[in-house]
Amino acid sequence: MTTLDLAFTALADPTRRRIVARLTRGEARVTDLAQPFAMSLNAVSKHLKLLERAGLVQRRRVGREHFLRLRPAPLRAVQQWASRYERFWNQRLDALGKFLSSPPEKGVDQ
Amino acid sequence: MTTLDLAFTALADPTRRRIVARLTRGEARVTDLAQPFAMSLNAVSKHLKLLERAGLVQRRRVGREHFLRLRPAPLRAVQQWASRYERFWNQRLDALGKFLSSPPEKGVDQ
DNA sequence: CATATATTCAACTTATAGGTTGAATATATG
DNA sequence: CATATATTCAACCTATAAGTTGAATATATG
Repeated sequence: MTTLDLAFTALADPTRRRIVARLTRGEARVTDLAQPFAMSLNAVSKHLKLLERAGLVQRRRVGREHFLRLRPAPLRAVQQWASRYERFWNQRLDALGKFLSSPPEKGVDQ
Repeated sequence: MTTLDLAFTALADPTRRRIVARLTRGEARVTDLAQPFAMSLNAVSKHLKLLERAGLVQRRRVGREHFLRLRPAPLRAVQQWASRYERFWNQRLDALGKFLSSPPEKGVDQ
């Protein structure tokens, strides 16, 4: 799986997006991250594994505690991938002709 | 499932991202979209259903042919969601203090 | 040392993604 | 009308996500 596959997969779940949002306030432990959710600690632990696999969080062990912090690179990759399509949501209907006559895309994605 | 859930889920698969890329060149039929892939037409038909469910493509039936075209709104939603984290990939290490002293996020995601 | 805390591991369930093959449906065309 | 084409539907398989519960592991603490 590519970086984008893993990042999109990880971000497809609202719990994981909330965890990402939470980590903008700084490092947190597994228990801290689990606290707002009505699910088991184990479930959150699994979510963290998917975020880790995608490179969205990094883990730092201190004794028995695991501190997670945000790693923004995959978020940037996602944002940049989506930005390619910016002209499609910016274009007016009267700009359609210009779009249709533009040269075809090459090597998009992968 | 929310718009973002559906969009991230749809974009997590490389086949579907290639289909999205292909549709920047304009409308295409199911058979046209399937042509580059080493999988059955049925498999591509299923991928299109997920893209449709996410609002990423729209279908227009003309006789027996189904023409698909790109609907960029969910891509914009994804780009805007990821853009919230822009300061995290822009920030230098020496700006860490500023980040830590900034007010906490409110109502992020959903 | 005994116990509490933080976290993961293992096993299990259910739902869904991603693919297949074969049949059905709808529309063109000779 | 008979046949070819475009697409979906249905049934099936396998892998994995998303959750659970219970046990194991590692580290603190009285």
